[in-house]
Amino acid sequence: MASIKDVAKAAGVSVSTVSRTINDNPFISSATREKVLKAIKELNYSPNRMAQSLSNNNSYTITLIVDIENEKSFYNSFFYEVMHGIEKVVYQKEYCLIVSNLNTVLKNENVLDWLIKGRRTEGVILPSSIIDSKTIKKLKENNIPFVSIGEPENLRETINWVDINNRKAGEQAANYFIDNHRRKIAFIGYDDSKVFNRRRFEGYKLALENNELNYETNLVIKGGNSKNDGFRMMKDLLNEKDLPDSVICADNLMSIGAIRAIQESGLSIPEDISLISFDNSQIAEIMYPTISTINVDVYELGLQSAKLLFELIENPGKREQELLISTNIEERETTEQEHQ
Amino acid sequence: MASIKDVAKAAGVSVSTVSRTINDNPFISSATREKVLKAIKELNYSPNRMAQSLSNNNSYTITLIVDIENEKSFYNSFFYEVMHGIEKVVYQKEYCLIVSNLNTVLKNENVLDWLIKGRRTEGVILPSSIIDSKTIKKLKENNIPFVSIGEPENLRETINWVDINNRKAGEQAANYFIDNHRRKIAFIGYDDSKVFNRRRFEGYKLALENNELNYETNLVIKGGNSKNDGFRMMKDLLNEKDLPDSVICADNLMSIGAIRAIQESGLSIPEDISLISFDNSQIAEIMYPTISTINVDVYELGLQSAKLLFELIENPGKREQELLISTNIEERETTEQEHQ
DNA sequence: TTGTAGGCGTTATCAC
DNA sequence: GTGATAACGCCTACAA
Repeated sequence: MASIKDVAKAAGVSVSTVSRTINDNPFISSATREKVLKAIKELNYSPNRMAQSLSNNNSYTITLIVDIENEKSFYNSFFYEVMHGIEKVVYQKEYCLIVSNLNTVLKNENVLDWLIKGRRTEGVILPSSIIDSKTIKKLKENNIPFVSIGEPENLRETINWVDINNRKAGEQAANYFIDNHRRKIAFIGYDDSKVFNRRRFEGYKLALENNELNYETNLVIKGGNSKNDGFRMMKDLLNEKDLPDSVICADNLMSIGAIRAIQESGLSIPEDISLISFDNSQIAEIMYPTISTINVDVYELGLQSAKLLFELIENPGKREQELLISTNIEERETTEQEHQ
Repeated sequence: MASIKDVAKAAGVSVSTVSRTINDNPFISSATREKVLKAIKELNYSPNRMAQSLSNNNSYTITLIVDIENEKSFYNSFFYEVMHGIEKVVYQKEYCLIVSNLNTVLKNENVLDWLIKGRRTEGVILPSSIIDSKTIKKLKENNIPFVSIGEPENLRETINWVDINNRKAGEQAANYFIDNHRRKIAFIGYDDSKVFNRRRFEGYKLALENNELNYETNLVIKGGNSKNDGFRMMKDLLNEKDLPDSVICADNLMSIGAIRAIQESGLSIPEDISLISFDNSQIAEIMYPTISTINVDVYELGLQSAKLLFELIENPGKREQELLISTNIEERETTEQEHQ
């Protein structure tokens, strides 16, 4: 492998001159630049990133921490798309993206410590689910910029984070039904222990208020996000004396059980009951009927988080930011367009 | 940040002595080792990986190449699990895992070239879908060990790969039905342009032959893997005069449409027609009915590929290997246990 | 505009 | 056992 010395020799210049052309230093004559460029090409030279790292004290690397054991934090296609967005900007900056599992332990310390102490990372992106004050303290003490994907829960300290605009998403779902002359809009799977869920619910309530609709507590069902939870919650709803004409599912998996419950009761979707869920995962498209969703642009979420991270890297003293990605509605078979 | 010099000074020894203790060199007295260890602890010292990289000419990094644009290669949860397995091994070896998208282009070259030329990777794991002779040539010329995830298609050269034992999986599916006294076993979604699909079909045929069952061409339906493909293929099958009593779906998505077609025809699952698909994705569990599958241990696939890669790194001249991960059956609602 | 030389933090080769 | 010292490949004052 050719080194900078070989190039210098071949071009008949000094190593500093080669270094200058590599780094686009303007104080260099175009004649010598050409000579160097020619030599570089001939020797198929490329700077050794490890040497540059050492010299510049920059690992040119960003870390994405995943909480793999915890399916909830970065599950399946969600994670995939997020990573795709992150990857895009990281390599554009000529950095590398390293991925590691939060729970990995090596040399008696967790990966994050290990990466920081080994000076292997210039910044970290991590899901809000794993953020706690200890982790924050560590990152801050070591001057490692970081961005949370997802709004962090219960956090006194201000940090940088990017999330879906969940409140707006909840509002969007409710407004969609209202625009379509639905009046008894249920919200199932409410779980106030989760920020994103709470936000969606807030948006739902807000939309109702803005349209002078009564907020009916019996149309709000608390519960988890499994398909069985969805089934049970919908059953509960259908046992009430006055039925909803539309349902918002707080999360995507529960919608499958909810749909099943409606079908079993003999009611039809979307005529009797219209239904909307969140996330535009593959699942929404393969069900019978296909599920209308508030479409979450997860790629964009990843992209923006990485962009924010580089802003922090490039301008150290920057103020904390919160960034919300907007959503849009994707109409499928559980709703019907009937705007008049 | 403390460097090796600081430690040497604090311990009252030379840098070489510190280096020796770090690297567990046996030629060192336990007295001085203690001194050094103490200094290391006090200064919270950790070797700078970038400096080690330069000195040892080892990036301590493995690359996982993903073909993100092509959903088929590493889609969704499949990819997630594979990466999990890889990650496990890589960090155990105190390496880092970097992930990059095949299609990323920077400085007019693709990531792989960029990573190789920058000496940033010691080995590569990549999906068989992106393997061609040009890529292989490049990796071999640069002495970068690599492992393919998935059996490569149409390849003269021998390379290292790890895959699910798809032939065995197909055999398993068919044998399962045979053991349950099914005799008219259909195979839908056959697509001989894909290795994994072909292998599953081979296994299916093999099982029939071994049980002296007639192989009936009208029970084999060619087609793609969308839910609509599955629906159409099943419809075709149901239009035949003699119906199958069981169906093997060559891939997982098509099973959803196939089930739908059976339900619409008024036949019951699994009584009239029993059905098995592949991959144990989330999808199999959330459908009504839940889908029995030949369970693919994707985590293990990732784990083994990384292990193989490290074998290659540690023993350069090693012969090419092919590794098959075995599968097992996961019975859900589309089949019923009736072993007698 | 270019070249020389020292430094980044390690490891490895020699002496002692 | 231990300690100088060169080397890894690059960058960057500083000098010319």
